[in-house]
Amino acid sequence: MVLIYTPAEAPEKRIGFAVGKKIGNAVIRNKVKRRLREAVTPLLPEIAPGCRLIFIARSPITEVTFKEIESTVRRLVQKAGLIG
RNA sequence: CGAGUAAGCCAAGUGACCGCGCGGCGUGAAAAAUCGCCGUGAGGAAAGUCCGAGCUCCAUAGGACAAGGGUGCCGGAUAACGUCCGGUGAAGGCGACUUUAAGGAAAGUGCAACAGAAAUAAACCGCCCCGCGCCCGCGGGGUAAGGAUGGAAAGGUGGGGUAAGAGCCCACCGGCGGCACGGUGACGCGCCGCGUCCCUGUAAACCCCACCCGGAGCAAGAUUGAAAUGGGAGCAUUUAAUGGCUGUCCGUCACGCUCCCCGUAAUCGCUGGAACUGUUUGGCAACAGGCAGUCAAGAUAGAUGGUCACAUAAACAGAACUCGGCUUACGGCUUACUCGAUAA
RNA sequence: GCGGGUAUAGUGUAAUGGUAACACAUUAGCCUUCCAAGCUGAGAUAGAGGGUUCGAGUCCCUUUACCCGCU
Repeated sequence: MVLIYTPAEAPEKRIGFAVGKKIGNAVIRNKVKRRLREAVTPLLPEIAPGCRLIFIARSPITEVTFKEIESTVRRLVQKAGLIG
């Protein structure tokens, strides 16, 4: 997974998910998006306002459990320095 | 038990916590937001976009034809269809059963490589007769049974007949024509006649015949329409100010106001319909009619998920204007039937 | 949403329904002391499946992948 991070001027939190056609068919893409949303939502109160994030999914995400997705998302956000 | 054939059904459910879309009610002075409660929330193919319709806009007096495209045995069903149902013929399978683009080759044109003597026309090897000749063989004639080539060689099998043969003659089968009967019809069945029964195949080659088709598509289309920029028209002009063209002067353009165009976007279209469920009547069936009941997603980057428990949840796959089909992908289950093996 | 096209040797392209051709590349041999050049050969079941036909790369249907156009 890849995280693209841009600081925003206004105190807002905008998060987007990019799941390309290489990941799979429509059912699999929808599922990946749903799981990513579910993984990011608990982190929302911890993230400092004023940021724009884009999560880009790569193909191994289809064979991975939800817990791994959750830990990867948390690691990426920590690496970006948004939460302590 | 194995191998098949046909028809049909399901596409998970329940509970706990946390979340999502839409609708209703409450909260809120009102709108929006928030919060709470209740209801509801993807498919058999939602897919491919191969056909047919509704709906909307454009064109069109009405009709006919051409071009282009499509369909093509018969009868029925349907809003319509290239779909479905029931039949006929043909083909395949031991069988249950299945498949079928199945009009016209005597309207015309084209094509049929190679092989073969010859491909729409006839005699290479043969067989037979006659003449010459010592047998081999040569010349003339008859013939198309056999061989050889080919996907296809002027019906097939058997018998008679003959110098050898040949529908030359006969029987059966096939073919063509006519009549009668049955059937709505495709067609079936029977009888009679025809041996001039000469005319290959290909129309999924052009084509002919019959029938059908105006075009575009919900990003259709309708309503509303902020700011800025751009374009157009009109008005106003102070010898005002500001900016550009040259630092200054003159000149000129823009900047002002009103209207129009363009249009970021929002709302509608958007789900009550050739609808679904049950039952009954008619029909072999497709289907149609009656009665009763139900309202059952409507998003706009696109909603169904996460963690658990129930031994375990598996295939293909995610609505985007809506229906009727077709095609393709795919898991499981049930019923009936056929064939084979084994046992009684 | 609507419509069109392409797929042939490793690569780029041809061919009227009748033996799949050309160039470069690959490879084997010849030539040369060796290399290059040159000469002579070899390698394809036509994206996949089915049908029409005596015969299909070509005609028809289904399907897969890619490309393009309109809105």
